[in-house]
Amino acid sequence: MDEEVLYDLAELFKMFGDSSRVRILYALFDGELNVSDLSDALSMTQSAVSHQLRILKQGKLVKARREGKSMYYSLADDHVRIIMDAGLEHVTEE
Amino acid sequence: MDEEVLYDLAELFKMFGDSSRVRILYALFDGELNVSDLSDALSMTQSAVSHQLRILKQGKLVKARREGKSMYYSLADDHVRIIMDAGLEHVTEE
DNA sequence: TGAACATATGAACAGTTATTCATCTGTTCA
DNA sequence: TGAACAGATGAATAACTGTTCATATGTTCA
Repeated sequence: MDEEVLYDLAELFKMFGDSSRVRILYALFDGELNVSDLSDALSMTQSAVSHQLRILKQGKLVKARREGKSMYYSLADDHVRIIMDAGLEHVTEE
Repeated sequence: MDEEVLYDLAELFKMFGDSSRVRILYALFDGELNVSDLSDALSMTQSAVSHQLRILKQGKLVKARREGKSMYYSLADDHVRIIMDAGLEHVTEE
């Protein structure tokens, strides 16, 4: 196994290794949301949400689209769901 | 979704969010290894490996068994592999 | 028992990171 | 154009984390 792949893998999991980001991603499971929707839903400041969205976007886990003044964010692809589901199964197993 | 579950999920992914731990886990894919095997294979100090193994053990991702002076570590269950495979698919996709 | 080996662990340090605050950019609409 | 709204961003701070170093614990065997 290439060392670089394992490095990238750790970088990927780092994205999911913060509860704010996990909550954001989970909130996007049902579809796209804009920044203020997310702030409200998660009781986070607009700035904190925006900072985390930038990280998630850099990591290609979410994508953004502008609609007027708002930016709507959604999950970038199915992998996000697959990875989170794999983790959820571990966490919720009894 | 229970907030606590998402918190636990982030805690789980934190385990995978460090390249030393990911390398250790991947090294254990082929079967159990003791601490010095791991140190040698990964070019890490014994102490660093041991510290990370403690974290992985607390997170129930690895289990340990003593054999004489050595401690043999192995993956705790299939979820570890499943989660890493899910991540690897994302990372190695082109 | 005591030497040698394998691993664990605590303290300290350096590097990283999430949040907050203040401010800036971008968009709409009157 | 300018006010109002939505979001982005840089700097600062506090908290967290991985590694190293030194040392302790645990095991074997002569």
